[in-house]
Amino acid sequence: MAEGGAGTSERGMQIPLRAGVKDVAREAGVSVGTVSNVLNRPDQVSPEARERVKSAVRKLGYVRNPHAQALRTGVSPLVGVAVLDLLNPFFMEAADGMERRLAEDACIMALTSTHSDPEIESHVLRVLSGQGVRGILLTPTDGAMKEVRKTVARGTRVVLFDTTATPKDVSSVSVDDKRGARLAIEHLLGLGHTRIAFFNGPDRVRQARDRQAGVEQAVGLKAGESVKGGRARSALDVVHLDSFTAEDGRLAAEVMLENARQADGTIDRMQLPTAIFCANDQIALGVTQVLQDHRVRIPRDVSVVGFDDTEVASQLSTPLTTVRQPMEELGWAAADILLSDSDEVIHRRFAPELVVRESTAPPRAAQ
Amino acid sequence: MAEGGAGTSERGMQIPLRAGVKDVAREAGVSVGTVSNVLNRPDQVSPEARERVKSAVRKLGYVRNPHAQALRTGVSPLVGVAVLDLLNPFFMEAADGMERRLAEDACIMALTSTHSDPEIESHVLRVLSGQGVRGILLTPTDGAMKEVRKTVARGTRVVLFDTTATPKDVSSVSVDDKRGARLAIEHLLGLGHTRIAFFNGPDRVRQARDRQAGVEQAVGLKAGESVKGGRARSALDVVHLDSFTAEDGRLAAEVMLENARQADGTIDRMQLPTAIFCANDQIALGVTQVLQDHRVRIPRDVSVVGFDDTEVASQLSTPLTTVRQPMEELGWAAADILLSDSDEVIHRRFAPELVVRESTAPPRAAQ
DNA sequence: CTGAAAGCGCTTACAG
DNA sequence: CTGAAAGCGCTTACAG
Repeated sequence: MAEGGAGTSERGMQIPLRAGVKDVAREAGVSVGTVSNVLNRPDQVSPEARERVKSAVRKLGYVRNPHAQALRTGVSPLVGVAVLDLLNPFFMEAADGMERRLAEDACIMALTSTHSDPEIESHVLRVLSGQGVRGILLTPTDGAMKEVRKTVARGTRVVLFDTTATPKDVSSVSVDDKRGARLAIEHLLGLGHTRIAFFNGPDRVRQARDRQAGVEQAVGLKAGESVKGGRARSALDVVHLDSFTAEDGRLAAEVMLENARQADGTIDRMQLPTAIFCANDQIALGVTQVLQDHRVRIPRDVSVVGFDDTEVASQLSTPLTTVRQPMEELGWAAADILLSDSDEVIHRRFAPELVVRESTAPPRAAQ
Repeated sequence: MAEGGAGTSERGMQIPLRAGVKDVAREAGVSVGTVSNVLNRPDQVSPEARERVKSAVRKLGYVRNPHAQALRTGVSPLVGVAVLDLLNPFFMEAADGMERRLAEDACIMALTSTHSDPEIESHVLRVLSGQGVRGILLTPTDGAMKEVRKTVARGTRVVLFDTTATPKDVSSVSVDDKRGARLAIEHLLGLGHTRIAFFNGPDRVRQARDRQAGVEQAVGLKAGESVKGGRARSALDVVHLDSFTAEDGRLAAEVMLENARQADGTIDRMQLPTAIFCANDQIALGVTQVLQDHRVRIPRDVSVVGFDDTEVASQLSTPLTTVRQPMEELGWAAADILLSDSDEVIHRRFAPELVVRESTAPPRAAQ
C-alpha cells in the first residue's frame, strides 16, 4: 500500500470503505473543523451547516474513529474490571452494577478474572494499563498494593473493589464484612442459639478474616453480657474450609455429621450445633444439601445462615436467611468513583443487612 | 494548553509524564524509526542499537500508546463479547475459554450482557463496532441477524456463539442441542422409562425448540420401534417454563406434584412421571429441591436429567446425570475463528455428551 | 542497518 | 460562525 501520496484527490472518485471527517466535509461542502464542531459542540455551528453535515454523516454512514479520538483527546472509553472469579455470582451481580454506571458515560466494561492469583493479577493490571484504559476496577488479592501503586504511577486510575484496606492513595469501595457477620450471629443469639458453628472460608482471604472478627465480637459481647472480658467461646465452633464453594460446604457438613454419629449409626442431634453460620451462600448451599440428605431438618433441627444474598439464597427449598450485600450498588459506586476523575481519594463503605427467611428459628427445645 | 508549537526542544529538559517513542529515541541516541523497529522487528536492528533502545525503554518506563498504534495499523486489541446473561454459568464458563484464546493474541475481552433483549443487543453491537474493536463474539437473540449484518457491513467481524443458525455470511460456533436432548432421552428409554416429563424453556428461545425436536425424535423412534410412523407421544409430557431458571423449575415441579395429590393429601407416585428431563441444570436444581422437600426420592421414585453440566450438576446432593456442553472449548473455538482473520465463513458444531451420575436409574418396578 | 518524512483520523486554538 | 493548520504517538515504505 503506497504511503506518502500528496493527497486524496483521486480517492474522491470512489466510495470510501469507511468514511472519515474529510469525506463528510467534502460531502457537506464545509471544512473538517466544522464537521468536528458539529460533532462536539453543535450549538457553535450555524443551523444550515449543521444540517448539511448531519445529513452527510447519515448518507455516508460515518462513525467516529475512537482511536483517533482517544489519541487526540487522551481519553479512552474503556474501563478494565478485574475480579477474582467470573463464576462467583457475587462478582457478576456487582459487574452488572458497574456496567450500568459505565454506560451512563458511554464507557465499555472490559471484564477479566484474576482467578485470585497475584501473578495473573499483575499481568492483567499491566496489560490493561498498557491498553491506555480510562481506569481499572480491581478486587485485589492480599499483596496487590505494590502492583497497584505501579499501575497508578504509570498514570492509570484504579479503584479497589470489595476490599477493606483503605490506603491513603487509592480509592476503594467495600462492605463492612465484620458488621455483616455480627448481624448474623446476633440474629442467632437473639433466637436463643448458644451452640453455633461458623463455617468460614480460608484464612488467607481477607473477607474470611473480617467475618470471623465480627463473629467473635458478637459472641463475646452477648454471651458474656459485657463489653470487656466476657466470652463464651465454647459456644462457638469455627471451621475453616479451603474455599468459598458449595463443595467445601458439603465436605464440612459431612465431617460434622460423622462426628455426631452414634454406635447404632444414627446421628445424635444433641451433638450437632443448633445453628450454622456460613461465610457465603455457596457454602450454605452445600451445607443444606447434606443436612437434607441426612434428614436433619432446617430450621427445626439446625438453623442455617448464609452471606451475600445471591440469587440462590431465596431459591433454596428452605429460603435462606442471609446477610445481604448490596452488590449492584457496590459495583455502581466503584464505577462512579472511577469516572468522577477527581484526584481525591474516597473510601465508600456499605452496610450489609440481615435478610431473615425460613432457614432460621429458635433452637430445638431439648438441650 | 498551547498547541501548534514548533517542536519539543524545551520539553527535553523535564521528565515527560509519559515517555513516547521520541523520548526513547533521544535517550538512546537513535531515530524514532529505529525505536519502532526495535519494538516491531528487532531482528532488523543492529544488536548495539537494539540494546541501547531497550535500556532506554526500561529507564523511561516506556509503554506503547495503544490508540496511536491502533490508529496507525488499523487493528485494535479489544474483542467485544456479548452474551445473554452474566449470571448464567454456561456463559461464564464459555467466557473463560474465550479469554484464554484471546490472551494468546494479547487481546482483551470486553464482556457485556444483552439481557436477551434485542434492543440492548443492537445498542451493544453499535457501541462495540463504534469502538473499533477487533471483532465481536455474540450470542444472538432470535432476530439478531439484521443488526449483525449491519455491523459486518460497518467493517466489524462477528462470530456467532451458541446459535444453530448457520448463515452463509457469518461464522458460528454451536452445540448440537437436538442431539444432546436425544442422548438424554435415549438414556432414559434405555433404562426402561416410558413416562417421561420434559421441562423445557420458553418456546421463543431457539435452544428450547432444538432440544424439544431432539426429545420428540428420540421418543418417536424408540417407542414406536420404527423410524417412520410409530410414535408413543402419550409417554411424553412437555411442560414449557417461562425461563431457564431454578425458580421456574421449582414452580413446574410443584404444579406436577399438586396434580398427583390424592384426596388424603398424599402424593400418588403412580401419577408422577418416572423420569424428568430438564432443559438445563438450573431447572433441574429447582426440580430436585422440590422433590426432596416432598420426600420423592431421586432416582428411586423419579429419575432426573439436566443439560449443560455446569458446576452445580456434580454438586447436587444426588449428583446430576446431565448432558455436557463443552463450554470452555466452545468459547475458545469462537475466539479462535474470530482471530483467524480469514474471510472464510466457518460453522463449528460441537457434540454434546451424556454424563451419567446418580440421579438416573431404572424406573420403580410398579407401573 | 538507519533516519527523515508522511500520514492514520481526529480535535482544537487561532486567525479571519 | 468558519477554515487552515498543527499535532496526538505511532508505523512504514523509502532513500541513503
